[in-house]
Amino acid sequence: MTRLTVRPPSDSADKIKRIARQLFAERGVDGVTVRDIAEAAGQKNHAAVAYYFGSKDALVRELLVDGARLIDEKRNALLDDLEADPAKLNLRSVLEALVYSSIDFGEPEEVSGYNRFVFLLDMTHGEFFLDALEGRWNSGYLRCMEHLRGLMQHASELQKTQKLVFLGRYLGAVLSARESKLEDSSRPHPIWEDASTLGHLIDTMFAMLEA
Amino acid sequence: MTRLTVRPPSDSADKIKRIARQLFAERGVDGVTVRDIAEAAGQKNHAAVAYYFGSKDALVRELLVDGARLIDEKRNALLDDLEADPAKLNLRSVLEALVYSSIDFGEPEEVSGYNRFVFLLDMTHGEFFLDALEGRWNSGYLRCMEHLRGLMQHASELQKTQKLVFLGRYLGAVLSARESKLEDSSRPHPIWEDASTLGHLIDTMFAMLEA
DNA sequence: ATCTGATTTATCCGTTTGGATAATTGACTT
DNA sequence: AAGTCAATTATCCAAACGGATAAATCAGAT
Repeated sequence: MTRLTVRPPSDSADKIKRIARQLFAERGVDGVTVRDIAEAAGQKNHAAVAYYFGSKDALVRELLVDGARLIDEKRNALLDDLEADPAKLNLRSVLEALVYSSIDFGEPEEVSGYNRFVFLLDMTHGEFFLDALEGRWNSGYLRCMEHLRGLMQHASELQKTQKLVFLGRYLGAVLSARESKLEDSSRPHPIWEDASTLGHLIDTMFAMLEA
Repeated sequence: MTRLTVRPPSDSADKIKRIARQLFAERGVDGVTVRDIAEAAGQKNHAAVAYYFGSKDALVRELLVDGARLIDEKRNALLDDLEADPAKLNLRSVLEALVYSSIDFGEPEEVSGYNRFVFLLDMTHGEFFLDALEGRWNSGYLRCMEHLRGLMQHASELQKTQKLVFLGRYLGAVLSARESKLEDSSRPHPIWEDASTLGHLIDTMFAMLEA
């Protein structure tokens, strides 16, 4: 009964996922057909998408939840660590948890394009987006927001909300931009490859909240 | 030969434009069909789009250029004014020119949804976007960038470029978010309706460049 | 060698898409 | 009342769409 060689979760299914995420990130969900995906994945027709995922919608949903779960687990783990030692808990450390959980995944190609894919999906299909997450895979994000709210000084609740909304949009937009540049391997992108860029991003977010 | 009543540039054509811009802003160009547009505009079929604009692409292009021209003219005028009196020329005033030229148009509904429409179009159809502008309708934006680059202190050219790229993304994302909230009249949006919000946006951009 | 189950392939389907065209309507002039 | 021209409407079309299914292929176990 034991399965020694873990079922290779279908080489093709994984390839379809990776390529679909990439295409969705570049053109948006509505700009990519299942035929585009199958062709880019080396399939001779588009039946594989339905075979592995049931429908285009289901594929999108699976891609969304896959990445959201990874990020959310990482985010919650980082927050658990911060909360364990209250001395570590400050604006900057929470911002770092927020940002670093969205990037630098174990496998480099595992979720490439995810930030941009999610950002576009949220802008164009907000209802679908919320429904797919079901409030289950953004707990880490909400935890970060609560911490930030508590750590912000000299601001009314209204101002805090405003700043946090700005922060979320800023994060999504910059991570999207970074992603699209980094994955364009045709040219060097000294700005985005520079290690200090993420530090600058955190600095800016810090300034946004403290301002 | 004189035309006393200026040809009403077709009531219907204007209505189609306004509604198309709004729908494109909400769902992206690929998420809206010409039938959607015609129906929302009160037409009984979708022929009007081809009749007035030739094609869906041409409509998108016209919407893009219409707004870009308005913004660019405003932006250049503001910069002309600043350059006329060098004492006025500083980081904050250039940022204000950059931001305020993108909003508060004469007619309230004249270009509603434009920032979000443009932001999405740029993300999903970057090539089409650049081709449609042809480098003609973003001269004011480029002028702002040059001024900002000259006014930034304590930064290498690389860092300046990085900051300006971040700035552009931030501006697009925040203006998009503001727009989508303001135009959702179903609920009050104290954050975005607050007059100080744009001031906060400028403060944040200022902090991004000075940091 | 054969069987078995997973995968890939080749088609088919009904619907929707952007676009084209001919007929109709309506306002206005003469 | 008839003519004119812009605007609208009613259709038609080929292509592309997401989806479904039966046949062909493949790898591993027996």
